[in-house]
Amino acid sequence: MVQKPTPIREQTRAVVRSLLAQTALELFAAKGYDDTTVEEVAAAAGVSRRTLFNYFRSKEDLALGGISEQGELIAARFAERPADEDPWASLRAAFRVLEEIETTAERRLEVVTILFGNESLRPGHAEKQARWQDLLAPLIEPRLPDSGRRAFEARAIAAAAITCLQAALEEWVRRGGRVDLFELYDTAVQAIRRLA
Amino acid sequence: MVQKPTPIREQTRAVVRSLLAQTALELFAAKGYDDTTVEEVAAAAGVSRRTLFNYFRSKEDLALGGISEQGELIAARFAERPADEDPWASLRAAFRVLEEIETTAERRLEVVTILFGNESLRPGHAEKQARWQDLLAPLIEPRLPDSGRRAFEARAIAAAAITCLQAALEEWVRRGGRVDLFELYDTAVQAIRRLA
DNA sequence: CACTGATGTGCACTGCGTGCAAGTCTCTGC
DNA sequence: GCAGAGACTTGCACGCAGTGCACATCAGTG
Repeated sequence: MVQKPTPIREQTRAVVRSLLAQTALELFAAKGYDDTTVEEVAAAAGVSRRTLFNYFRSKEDLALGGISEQGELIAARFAERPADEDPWASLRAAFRVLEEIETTAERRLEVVTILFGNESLRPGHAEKQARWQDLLAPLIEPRLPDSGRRAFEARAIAAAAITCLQAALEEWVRRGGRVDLFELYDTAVQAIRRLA
Repeated sequence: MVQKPTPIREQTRAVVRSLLAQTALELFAAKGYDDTTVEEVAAAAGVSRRTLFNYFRSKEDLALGGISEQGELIAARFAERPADEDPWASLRAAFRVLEEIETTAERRLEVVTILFGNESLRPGHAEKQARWQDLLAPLIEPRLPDSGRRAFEARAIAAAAITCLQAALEEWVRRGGRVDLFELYDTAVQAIRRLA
């Protein structure tokens, strides 16, 4: 019988992973992303550098990994939406899961600021964007009218929506979190969809 | 008097830079981006590794640098468009400069395939996307109705248009260049702007 | 022809990421 | 309860990207 593949192992593994991500964020916040070495993060968390790389593929992954599973959350929420809802409405609703993640407002601002304020992390965002796109596009596709290019259109819509969210997040950080994120998102979506 | 800052110097510099980019592309095409070291490119071009880094900031820059000035071309073309034209129409027209760049069709496909087919270069595309956004947004802004958020809206539009172009390019590569790029672009734009 | 400044180049160094070969710990079957 | 299979940790040694520095070299100037 193979019930739980092993509780303890996986449990500690999750804990360590979480600890590492936590420690990393603190150091990044204190010293900046570029001026923090992986070595330091590992030391601060009490593991070896090599071990850290057993948990995270890269330094970027270390920074963004904590929020990497958000893509799945969004996709899951999207899938729950009624099948005849407008894709854009579903996307907006799906993105809202980001607000439901348990954390304080200041902490969220802090994290997002680190993640978006740093030049070196843009690659990571691109990576994330691509993954989200891959997750969402297949869900959007069946909602579009048959056109022979639905798959491509679905990708475009997913990409555009994510881009709007990205733009909204950047602006949100720029304004120190003093505006409602989804108000910005709506502004962005309206701006691109409004015919001149 | 400081007329021409020096013809010869800058001339050779441009030649060497071009040669390096060329050599790099050939090697990337032959061995793949990840399996080609900067060392090899430098050697093949007959310069030292260190010198290569005097011409290009990074390996990525080496791959994408050849097309990095495209952003300025696009922005310049956009600026030439009539001020009362719909931003989306201007953007489309501006993007068309990409077709005017002198090169054979196969060569273009080859280059774009290398550049878009490789995972490791996504960061570079993100970089490019960001730069184009910074160039285009300020030009779009004055064309929008006053709303108190024009700057943000302009960024969103620029980002979305670039995203559509990106999506179109990816699809274009996926189909082996056998479709018209701007037909794909139009499909993408229509897909995101069409109200349900 | 000597001078200045820009460029080419070697060298050493930091940091990321990986393969390998121990050693250590956890669960399993006996 | 114990021995062995298998996973996790860790150190070590690489390779590669990118940078700072010092020295050599070469184009252009008076």
